[in-house]
Amino acid sequence: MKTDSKITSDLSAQIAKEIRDAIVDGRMIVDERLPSEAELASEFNVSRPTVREALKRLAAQSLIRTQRGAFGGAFVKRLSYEEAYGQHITTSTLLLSMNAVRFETACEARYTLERACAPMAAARRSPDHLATMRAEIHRQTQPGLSDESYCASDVTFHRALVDAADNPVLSYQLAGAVEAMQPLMNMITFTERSRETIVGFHTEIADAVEARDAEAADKKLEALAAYTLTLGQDAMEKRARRSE
Amino acid sequence: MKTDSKITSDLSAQIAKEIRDAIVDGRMIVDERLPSEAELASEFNVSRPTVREALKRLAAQSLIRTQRGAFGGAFVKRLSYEEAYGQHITTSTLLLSMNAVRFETACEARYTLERACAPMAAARRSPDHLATMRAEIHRQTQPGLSDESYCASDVTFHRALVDAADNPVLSYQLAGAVEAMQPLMNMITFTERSRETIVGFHTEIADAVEARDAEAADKKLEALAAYTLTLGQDAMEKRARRSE
DNA sequence: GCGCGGAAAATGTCAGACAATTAAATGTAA
DNA sequence: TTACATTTAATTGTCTGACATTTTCCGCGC
Repeated sequence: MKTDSKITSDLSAQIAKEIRDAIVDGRMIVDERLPSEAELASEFNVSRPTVREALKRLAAQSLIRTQRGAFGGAFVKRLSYEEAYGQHITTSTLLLSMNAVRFETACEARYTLERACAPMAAARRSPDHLATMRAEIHRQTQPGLSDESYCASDVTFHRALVDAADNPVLSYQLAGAVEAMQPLMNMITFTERSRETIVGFHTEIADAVEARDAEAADKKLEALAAYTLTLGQDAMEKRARRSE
Repeated sequence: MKTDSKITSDLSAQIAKEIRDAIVDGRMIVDERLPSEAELASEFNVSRPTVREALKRLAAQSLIRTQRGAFGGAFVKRLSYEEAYGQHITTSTLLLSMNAVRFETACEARYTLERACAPMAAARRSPDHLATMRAEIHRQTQPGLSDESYCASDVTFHRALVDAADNPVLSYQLAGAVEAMQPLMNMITFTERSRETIVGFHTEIADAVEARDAEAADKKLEALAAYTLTLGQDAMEKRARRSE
């Protein structure tokens, strides 16, 4: 019963770390099978439940997948863009909601990144992306659209804009920035009037992208960013006054 | 023994999901205590090991922390920037290494995002950030510096540049892009000559940031991006020819 | 050759126990 | 009364052993 390292506690975390390191720096490759739980248990000199806890940690990070039955076991998993999106978005959302990030800070980060994509989006946009953007704009003009649906449509529009840049790594990195803003956006009660204004910006952005006019797209995004900022500040002000 | 939903398998994943949802959409707040493992077990009608596996999944995502002893238990954890960085970097690195992302794609994503920060970095840089950049440049000129140390210094330099924009959300989003490139960078065998050239770019970037010259900073970053791209393409070409 | 059934291997789940840790409650002495 | 030591209870960490379930493989009978 030797204490492997200084910190005596949490064996499952230590074991998870060892395996994670092996995966991250390439000592284990995709689809390679890990030893069975029983083998790992004897290898690390712990019980099977402890090993299982470690494996569940790795599964939570999408590093492994498990398969039951003979010749089943735990396998190093190929991390897909979709799962990476999901994790990134969860983390980003929580980071913003738990750390009292100012609306201005999040807004600036989001639009700074999005504007960086605009030129590439204008250059490379496909008819598909354009169609998605137009469809979402149309949805946003529907009367009686709930605030949640409106916000979701807004996210879809901006995701399409980012995806139009045709760089999956960029899309992945920006997914967090765009989606994590949604809860903050939801705090802003969109009036009919502000929706109308925003749809106007969206239309101008789509037009610019369709015309492959990088400069105009950037300019319109900048304007939308400025408008969003004022909306958010108004909402914050009202909220502050209400809570006094 | 009711099967809560359609998918009969993996109780611990279902339980983890329920708790995670409660945290993400605010039904549980930071530092709130979860029921004890025994209580959760009877609440979900499962055994304690199963509950523990679920809690370990959440711990792996830094959603909870646990504390032993009387009045201990599992608590909703405030997600710190540092932990979020760590998770983001791990995920980004794996995403790139496991999905055969082309060097050009990753490179473009990274420098696109970094260039978006440049104007803000130039406007807001503190003496601290500038000092870090200069120090890393100096380190990079040391003869006999190992490739690993050189790459690490490169990352530190670029992180300082991003941090100089003084927007923690932006820094968080870009951490993944910058750090995830390191393994790809390591694939490029830096010659003395290319190091020299890159240090030249770094110096010009630092100069521009010091002079608060946003345009120059962007231009120099663009040049560095182009140079990195050619280096990478050369390396890829050699690698391809060698494996024929 | 083909289907069928059992054996084997592995994960999923459970029950019960004990160890370790920690904060609160309690008791004790100055 | 106050300060300090001790007990106690609650809770997580870990282990053992067992059984259920799922899946593949292999051999058997036809």
